[in-house]
Amino acid sequence: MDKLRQHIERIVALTDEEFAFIARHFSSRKYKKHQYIIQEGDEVKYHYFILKGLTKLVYTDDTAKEHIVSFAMEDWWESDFLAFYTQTKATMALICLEDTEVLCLNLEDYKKLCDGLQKMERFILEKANFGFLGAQRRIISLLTSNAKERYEQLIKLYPNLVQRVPKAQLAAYLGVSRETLSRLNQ
Amino acid sequence: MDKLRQHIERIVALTDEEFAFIARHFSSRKYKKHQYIIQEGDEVKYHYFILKGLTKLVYTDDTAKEHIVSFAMEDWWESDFLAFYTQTKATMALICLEDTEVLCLNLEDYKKLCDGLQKMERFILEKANFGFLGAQRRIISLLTSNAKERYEQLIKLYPNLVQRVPKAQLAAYLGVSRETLSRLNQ
DNA sequence: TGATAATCATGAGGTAGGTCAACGCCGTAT
DNA sequence: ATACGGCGTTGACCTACCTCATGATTATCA
Repeated sequence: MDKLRQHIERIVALTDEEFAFIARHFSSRKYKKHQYIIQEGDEVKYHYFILKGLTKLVYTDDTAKEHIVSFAMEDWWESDFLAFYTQTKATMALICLEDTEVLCLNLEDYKKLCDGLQKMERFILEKANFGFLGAQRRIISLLTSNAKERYEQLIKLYPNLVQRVPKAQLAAYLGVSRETLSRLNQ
Repeated sequence: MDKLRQHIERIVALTDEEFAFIARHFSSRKYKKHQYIIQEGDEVKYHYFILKGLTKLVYTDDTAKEHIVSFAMEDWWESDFLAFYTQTKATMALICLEDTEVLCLNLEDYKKLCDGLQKMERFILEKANFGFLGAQRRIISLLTSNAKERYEQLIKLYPNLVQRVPKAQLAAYLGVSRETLSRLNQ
């Protein structure tokens, strides 16, 4: 839980009472490598804060090809956010690439936290804004750059992520085949 | 201004006093077709609410090729949000595709509105979340679909937008050449 | 009204990246 | 020790899309 507090306090300062109030809304869970946190078609009950580990958010197209919408690791928030936020069925799967520990926040508590503590709403807004900006950067990368450039941008932006993730998975994130990714360093 | 009130009240109800407080933070401006609202390298003073008209947010790559990061029309918010939010120089241009009227909100007032009226922060958070989800949908489209599929998805999602925007501009949004887009209907 | 610029379509040829298939190198479980 | 699955590489071939060039049609505006 201390990790969560530090994470929030990077954006808004908290009193002990405030953090106690926040902490009350989270539950914790552990998953093993290869386990599914969310499966396509599930109800998505939680937004997850990752304490430890590494996950991929996967969209599977109609030819059964897997596309990685995002990776998430320590201190990141992750979910099938559309399904979570609009209370619809998951269209993506959330899968562990390593053993993973998360804190879970359900939608009701997400709203209660926003209502009950303006600092928390501020924090969540800040996260939402930067989440949007990250997605926009990715769109620009996809629009403007070829496979090699996108790979280099990824290495620059998340050098430690690239260490931890198999190349085939990076390829599925970058939107290229693993063969193409493998040929880039020549 | 009435348009703004209706727009906000689709998400949170407001009293007259509350809306008066909100309205006080906005100024209004008009631009002609082809005019730049933001130029690359500018300071970005405002986040814009579009009352009327149509704009494109353009990223120009190092080969001088233009990529359209987003379109915005009536009731949409637009800016080079990274530059606005982090008070850095614009890396994108915001250009009118039609005569356009906007309401302008500077960063200081954006923060004051969040601080001064929790309803407004709620509203902005809701917008931020859906902005993120829209960007994520676009990423999935770029990762999973070919030119024709992406074009069809765009038509389905924003049929009226497609009417108003020249095909060459749609191509720059979809990430294909205008020639390719022109050949799709065969 | 005539000139100029957008807009759209189409042909020809080139290329980045996809697909399919084979192979080598681990790590780990039997 | 051996077998097997995950992971990465490489070759051969194919295709979706790009680029360059031309021309037709339609707005726009002096």
